[in-house]
Amino acid sequence: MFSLSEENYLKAIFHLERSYKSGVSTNALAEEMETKASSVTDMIKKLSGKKLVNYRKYQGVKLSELGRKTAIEVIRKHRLWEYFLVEKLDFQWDEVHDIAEQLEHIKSEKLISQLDKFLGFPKRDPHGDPIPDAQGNFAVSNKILLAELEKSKTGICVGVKDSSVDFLRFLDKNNIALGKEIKVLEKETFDGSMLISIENNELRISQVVSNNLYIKTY
Amino acid sequence: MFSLSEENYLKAIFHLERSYKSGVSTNALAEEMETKASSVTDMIKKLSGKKLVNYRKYQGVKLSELGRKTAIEVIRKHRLWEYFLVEKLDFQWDEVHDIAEQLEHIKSEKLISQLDKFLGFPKRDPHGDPIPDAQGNFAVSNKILLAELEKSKTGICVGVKDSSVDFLRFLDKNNIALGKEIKVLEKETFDGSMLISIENNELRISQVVSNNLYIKTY
DNA sequence: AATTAAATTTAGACTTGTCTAAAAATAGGT
DNA sequence: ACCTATTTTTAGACAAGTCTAAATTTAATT
Repeated sequence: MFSLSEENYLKAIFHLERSYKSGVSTNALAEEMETKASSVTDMIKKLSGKKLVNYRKYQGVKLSELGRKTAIEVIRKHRLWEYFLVEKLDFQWDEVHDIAEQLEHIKSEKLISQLDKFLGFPKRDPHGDPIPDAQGNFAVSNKILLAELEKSKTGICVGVKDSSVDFLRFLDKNNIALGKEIKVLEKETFDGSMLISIENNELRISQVVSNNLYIKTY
Repeated sequence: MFSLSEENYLKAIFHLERSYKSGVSTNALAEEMETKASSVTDMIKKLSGKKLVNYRKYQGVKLSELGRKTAIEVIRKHRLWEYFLVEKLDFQWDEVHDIAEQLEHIKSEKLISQLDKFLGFPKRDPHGDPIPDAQGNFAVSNKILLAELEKSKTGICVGVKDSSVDFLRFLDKNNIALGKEIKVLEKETFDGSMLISIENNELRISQVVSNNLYIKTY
């Protein structure tokens, strides 16, 4: 099987491919992995040697079919464990990421299939992201930033981009929490702020806030 | 915190200290860890530098207080995960060791305390071994080999030493299973075989069998 | 098309944990 | 007490994954 580092790189490439359609750049990957570009180049060569990515020097990387399959397996494990932590062990949705980051590398097919069954084959993790099934199929995420939601439209709060204590505290104070419904009443073009309604309250939030809050639409 | 390798060495030393009261020898540790004596010496030096073991050249190692505490934490995690796998994910007691071997290295105090609570603070793992509590206290194991059980005494089957498929199949065929009560009716000195009763059946087993079956006494 | 800036790759080094082969220390038998 | 066999340690090397610094390629600007 693949090493912990290899799996983490595959996962990062998978996530970055959404924004880098023509190939994930070395620098983007270095930033995502919190490492140096030179280390990324070394690892890309190894992944390429194992047929996990397609790579041409200076042209960025794309996952191969095998690489994509492997990345999805890791993501499946990550999200199932997050669901387990929140639903069974009473963790808060913002505490689970680092632990799932470790658990996702445990090697045992049976463990994951049994865990999936035990949890009742959940379709989404606590952040609203879809959980791939054993075949690697999963719903396309309809998660967007609140800032992208149009006027008069409604969505459900499913996650944060900035998970700093300050930001979470601000959300708490304003009664913005996971699972709550948010409707956009007004959008100001000059500063990007918006007026929203949440649980019968009206509230004006800045673009910084709406750019760091994920919502799910239908 | 400590590395995966370091934790595994501490665990191995902890287990070997039962038989090597005056210090665990380099060779014994090498065999347990399935590595070479020279690698063991290197690692012992590192553990010694971190104050996890007391070490004098050529004299073997003993765990320090910190080392013992750390080893017990790892063992606690291992046994809690084994319990989880059997009780919640429907694993068989003989399938869980390798997975628990990976899970025991996940770093999160809260994860383990929540898991412990979720499982109902179990006292023994599926093999009958005691699970240390959060303070590191645990019952002394009264697990012995069936071969060591005296005539007319009774015990409960809690594990196997040889876990080969052949042996497990033999046990199945003779209705010997985890949790069942076994009484020694006769012991033959000339070949070490014994006559036992299990669920109202009488059965003669060779010394090879009784030397590979663990039972718990009271 | 030439020059410069930015991105990427290479070269060489370091750490962790392992190995082999050789040297040193201990223990047992006489 | 000495010699030998065994155990343990040292020395030097290697693979994985990372780093810094330098070299190379690509992209952008004039």
